[in-house]
Amino acid sequence: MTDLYDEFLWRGMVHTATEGVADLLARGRVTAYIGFDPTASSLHVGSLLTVMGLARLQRAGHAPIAIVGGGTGMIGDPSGKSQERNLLGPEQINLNVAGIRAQLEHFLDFDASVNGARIVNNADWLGTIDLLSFLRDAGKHFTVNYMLQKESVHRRLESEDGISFTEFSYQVLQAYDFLQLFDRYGCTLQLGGSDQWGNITAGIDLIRKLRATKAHGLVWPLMKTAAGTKFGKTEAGTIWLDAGRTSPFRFYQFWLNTDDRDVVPYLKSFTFLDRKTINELASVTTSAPEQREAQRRLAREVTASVHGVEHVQRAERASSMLFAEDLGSYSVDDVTAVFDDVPSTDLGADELAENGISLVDLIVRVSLAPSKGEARRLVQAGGVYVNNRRITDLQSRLRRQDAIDGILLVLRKGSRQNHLIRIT
RNA sequence: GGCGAGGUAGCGAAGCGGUCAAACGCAGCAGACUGUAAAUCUGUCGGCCUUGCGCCUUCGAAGGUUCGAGUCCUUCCCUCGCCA
Repeated sequence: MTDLYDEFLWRGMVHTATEGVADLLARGRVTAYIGFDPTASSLHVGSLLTVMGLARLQRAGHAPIAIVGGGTGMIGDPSGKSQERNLLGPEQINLNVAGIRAQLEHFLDFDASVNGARIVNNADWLGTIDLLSFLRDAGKHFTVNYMLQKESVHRRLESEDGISFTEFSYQVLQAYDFLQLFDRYGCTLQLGGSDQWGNITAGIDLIRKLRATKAHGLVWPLMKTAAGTKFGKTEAGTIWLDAGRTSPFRFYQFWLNTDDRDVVPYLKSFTFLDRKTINELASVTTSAPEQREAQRRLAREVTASVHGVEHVQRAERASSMLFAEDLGSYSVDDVTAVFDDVPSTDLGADELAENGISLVDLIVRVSLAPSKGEARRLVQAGGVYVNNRRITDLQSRLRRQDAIDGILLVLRKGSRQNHLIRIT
């Protein structure tokens, strides 16, 4: 059993913690939980931190519980939100819960004999308790005064939109979850992002009042980028863990493009690499940032744990090919090999016959630009390349002979958005 | 229910009846510089094409006044605040 608190501390994952957490973790096996919001059927890189938290718990010998908030998901957590949330229907939530469960299974060992991971759905108890019982058993122990002091509530009270009674109640529901997990599994620790602190302490207080036991909480700082943008969002949208939503290639590229200033914190947060390795990568980043050794390692590690090593290799191969100086040194076979891994489109040979297809049309066709006007702008600005050659003529048309060996076109927008076109 | 404020492009926010597809800021996109980085600078940022000082559709909705309306009038819808 390693010293998990110390480990969290080193990885920069301790923002606030209740007194005695270090002792608790050092003393012996702890059952701890973290909640997931079932707002989508897949987790995204933002929730990866939470997943890693559970995985680290288990690796350190503790017993992790993942709560998928099928019950609370129907209410909406005001924490970190400036506006009231849209509620999802029960069917959608069930679908989402199932999707998330499947992804968690990649990271956690559910069969370990002594500290096997558990996934529970709080709809199991929140879905069945009746309003009067809830108000009597849980609600009675919270004064409105206490609830109003929570940062998440406070902020919304100040805002123009206010907060609905539903979201206001959220903290009591989450507190009730903690109580249930304490009763059912002896769970005494809750982890989460710093926005969860208020909800966590509500649970701790409830357990203390009703069970006369001291439960604990530990939250990590919210992940943000050095550039001040929201972590996990890119020009193309959210980076999902689901390969169907974000291809492993894109996923790999997302990590590879990490800012120098972020790469070390990310290594600490999102990989299991040890201190020595990360320290080495940190010094290489300082001495030879242009090598992007740390980014490469980060991309490799995270992609491997989410999609598997096989996909790392494919992503690396596709990357080296698409970002190669000279595309000509690659054979058609090389290109077709990575075809499935990068954005691609099949195009009928007949469309290239005679006068060929207009470049502008093609750009829109493969969604490299949303409209023809945008496509034209791109071309005029010099942002479009065909087979690594910049094309600035709006009128240009592509014919069969423009393709590599007559069957492949590599269309590129800007410096890194590639799209392969196979002529069939 | 009463009174007041307001609804403009992804967001924020200008917009004396004409020169408004609509200032400005942010975000986005592209270019230069680079390391598939950051910062910076430049351009662009409703749609269409035969790219023209071209055409089409926009300023909550529907009507109206006018040669001409984001800008004026009427009705309706919605949001927010205060009061009840």
